[in-house]
Amino acid sequence: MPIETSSAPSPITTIADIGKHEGQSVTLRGWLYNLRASGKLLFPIFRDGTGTIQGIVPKAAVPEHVFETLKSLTLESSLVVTGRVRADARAPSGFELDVDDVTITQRIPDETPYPIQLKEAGVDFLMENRHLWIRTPRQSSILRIRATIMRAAAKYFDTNGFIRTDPPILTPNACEGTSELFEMDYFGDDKAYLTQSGQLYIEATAMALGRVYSFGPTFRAEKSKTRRHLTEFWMIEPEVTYMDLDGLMSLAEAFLTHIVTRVLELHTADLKTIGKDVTKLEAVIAPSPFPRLTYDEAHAMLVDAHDKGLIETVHQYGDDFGSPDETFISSQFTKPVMVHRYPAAVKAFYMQPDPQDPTKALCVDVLAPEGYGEIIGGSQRVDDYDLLKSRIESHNLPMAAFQWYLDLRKYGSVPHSGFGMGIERCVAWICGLEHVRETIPFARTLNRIYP
RNA sequence: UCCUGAGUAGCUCAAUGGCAGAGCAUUCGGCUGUUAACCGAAGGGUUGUAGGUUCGAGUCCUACCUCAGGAGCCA
Repeated sequence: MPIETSSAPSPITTIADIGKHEGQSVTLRGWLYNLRASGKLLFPIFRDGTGTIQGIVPKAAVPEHVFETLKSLTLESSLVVTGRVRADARAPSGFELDVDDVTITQRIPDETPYPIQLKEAGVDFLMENRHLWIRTPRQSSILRIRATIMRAAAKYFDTNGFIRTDPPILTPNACEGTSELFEMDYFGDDKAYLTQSGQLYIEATAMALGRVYSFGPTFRAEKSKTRRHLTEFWMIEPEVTYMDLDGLMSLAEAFLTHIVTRVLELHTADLKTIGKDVTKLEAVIAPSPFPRLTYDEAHAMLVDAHDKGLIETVHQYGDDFGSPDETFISSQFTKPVMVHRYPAAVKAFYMQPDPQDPTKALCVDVLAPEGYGEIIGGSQRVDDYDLLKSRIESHNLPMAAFQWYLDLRKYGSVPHSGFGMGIERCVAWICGLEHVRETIPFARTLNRIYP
């Protein structure tokens, strides 16, 4: 069977590149995606990971064994097919393959047909068969876009003077002291926890390198069961010295604009497969700034919306925004909206108070459009030793565990800011998905750790 | 943790307390332009589990299990 080289006279290519070979004979290596037959004419659809293409097999035009082999071939059997590329207006991709020869790599037996049909299926069944579900065009498109988003996100920082510094995944204590963490035994007496954020550590690397970011998996053991939550997800976090909240918001804006721009450049076909309206993404990168709302302004917007009967819940001033609140706020804009200066009481201990109003924190949540909610959370950090120490005390956090973190304020403290973006929520928003479980190859959720 | 909903063929779903059904998938047959192709036929069931009510339970009751998505919490 052909692996890297082939004895076949036709060059090996991919379906994505098939247009470059119009009129030529090529060899494709992949799987049988679907098969339609009309008497002495077969329409096999081939898939190779880069796309799909329909083959044409007239009984009179091919050797007997080629016709008979394909006629009874089971879906998702693997194969190597040779044929001539022909432009055809009837084909969705514009090209069809006049099949000359086929070699079966592995034929799926009739008794054990491929479990996933082309027709609709339920969530439970699909997730139970996630290792196979990812073969479908829609899931493949999502994973390709995910890869672009991750690459574009990292590249944005790489090309803007940031150094990637990876924080530990095993940590001795909670970062923010709030979230539920996955706990594990660490050589007997000690406990270790899976990280919920690398932020505290990259504050340290920022003091060493100036502009840094981290990019890796993050874990939350909270029993959240919604379309926005995973127990294991990927987060990219920049941290910058001598940057204030306004600078951080500008950074987040430029960062998101770059990511959306790259997706639009590279994935019009994938976005079409998924069914995403690209005009929604084009609106995001239109040349105007992202709206910025203070907490107070957002609160007023919610009160007004409730008065007009647009939302059911009544937002209490001083409370954090609930999911329905965020959904409403973001639905009022076509671009991501940045809500800043929340009450310090509902935010993390490490956030710098606003000098104009110390009851507010210099923090920002970026809410994605179309009701997708929070995709970025960030803040300017407390840079004063005594204030940070008193915050750790008032939040009942173990002082000993934070000695190294306090050292950052003891030895050459500087103003600094950073944010974290959840990759899966970003992918869900850009792709227009109902649930984050489709944005990662193998989602880990409250009730599922298989496959 | 709380609230709500759902479990029937491999998959998606029907079935007023009264014979367990359909489409797709699989197998067999037909069709030379099909687009989740279509047409004909066949095989395929411990109705999530355990009890209970009833002449009779997929259907009603109780408990449990599994899953879903909403709250809280968060990215």
